[in-house]
Amino acid sequence: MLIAHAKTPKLRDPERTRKRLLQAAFREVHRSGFQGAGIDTILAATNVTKGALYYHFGSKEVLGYAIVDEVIAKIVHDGWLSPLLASGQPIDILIGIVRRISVRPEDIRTGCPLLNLATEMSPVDEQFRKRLEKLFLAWQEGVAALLRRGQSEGTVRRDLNPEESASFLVAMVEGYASLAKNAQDAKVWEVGIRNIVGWLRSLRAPRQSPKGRRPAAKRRVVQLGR
Amino acid sequence: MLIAHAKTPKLRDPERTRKRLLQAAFREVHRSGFQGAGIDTILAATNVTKGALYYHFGSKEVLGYAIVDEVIAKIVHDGWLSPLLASGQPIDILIGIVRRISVRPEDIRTGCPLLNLATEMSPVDEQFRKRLEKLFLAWQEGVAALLRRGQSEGTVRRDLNPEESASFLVAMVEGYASLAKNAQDAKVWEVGIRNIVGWLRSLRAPRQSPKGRRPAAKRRVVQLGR
DNA sequence: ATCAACATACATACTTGTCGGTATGTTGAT
DNA sequence: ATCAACATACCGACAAGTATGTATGTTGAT
Repeated sequence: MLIAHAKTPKLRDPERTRKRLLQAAFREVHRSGFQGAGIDTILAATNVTKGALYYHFGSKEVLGYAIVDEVIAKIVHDGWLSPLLASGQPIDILIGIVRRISVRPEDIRTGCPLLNLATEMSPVDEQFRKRLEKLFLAWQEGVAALLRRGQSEGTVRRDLNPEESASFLVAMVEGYASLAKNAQDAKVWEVGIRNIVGWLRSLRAPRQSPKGRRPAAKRRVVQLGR
Repeated sequence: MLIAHAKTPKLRDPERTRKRLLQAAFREVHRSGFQGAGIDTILAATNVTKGALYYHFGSKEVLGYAIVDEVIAKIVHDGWLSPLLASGQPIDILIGIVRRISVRPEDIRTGCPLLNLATEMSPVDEQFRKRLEKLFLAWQEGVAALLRRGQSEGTVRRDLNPEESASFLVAMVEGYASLAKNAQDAKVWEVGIRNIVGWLRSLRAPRQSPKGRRPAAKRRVVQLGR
């Protein structure tokens, strides 16, 4: 009786079926887009019947919202928000995160689920938009907070706006992801990573001269505006 | 008989109806995505009947391909390729182009048609992907060519790779467009433009000292790679 | 010039299939 | 026994596509 009861996949396990449905739905939506996704495809992939699906999710839209709130939110959290809290130099952390992004052809091909859904559904369904916007903002704010920490610790240039730099990073990541996805070429993405990493390095505070706190005036290489 | 015969909209004008269909189809696809676009919506918007549409376009896909090849290609051409050929300093030209991109809420909301279609259709329809890829490459190559001109004229840093910088620019433009679209906020886009312009300025070759051709070693602020 | 013959450019009505959704029955758990 | 958690069968809507008819142009022979 050591393993027994946890192993048997129980004939009735609502939470499990719900998760399985969510996961399969996410994959299908990720592949075909929300509008192109078929309920029947999800059912076939999971061996669940329509009655079961509509017991757990009231409609296709509700299912879609759950995908955003649970599956995609978790991806953002595990891929960014959580790693952002690691200890170490902020810039190194960011570089590590960017480098760790998958380069698997399959992932390149399908692209970023957050961006995909946003591109497709934001102009068409306000409910989707709000939920996706929440994730974008959390992502951006997480990066900004890390940059602020770096500034206060002296490892990140003070002449940059953390929020703007954060959204700049997000824009670059998503932009390159889009190019790579369309090109279906991991090389495009790898070049993108190199360039993003290079940009991240330029955010480092210049070596502090042994004496004299303030190294120089504003260099405004990174911070721009007119 | 000065104006007469050119003015009457002729009962039969196949080229005109074709163009009108294309234009309406583009709008509808731009709004709802290709999969979400309805043939009937296009017909309603243009007062053309189904028979007429299917006379000009063999299927919905063919119509979609024509949108890419004609409408979107023209947008890329008029908005980038053509302006890129203007005379003047390359960096100034690029800044001018970026600044001239529409900030109308409607345009922000719907986003870049090229990116929209690519995000939705590239993983799903190879025909679409190839055509969109062609446009992305033309765009990128146009920018790269301009940067090369700048390098040979001495106004653009020589320590950068024109192709990589060009795709960097494209990625930033599309990335910010995506963020702004999802936020439905022109401010996001304006901040993006400021940052992009700032980056473009950093591509300028450093002021040449009156004597001594080579100003210094490599600064590697822009060109990155490890 | 005229008119038959043909091709082009549509219009209308219908078919077909798909897909989201539902009504209702059944079974397993407590 | 009762209710949650499914299973099955079915429906209605809609949308792409087609079959077929018709009006408008064009062409070529006489």
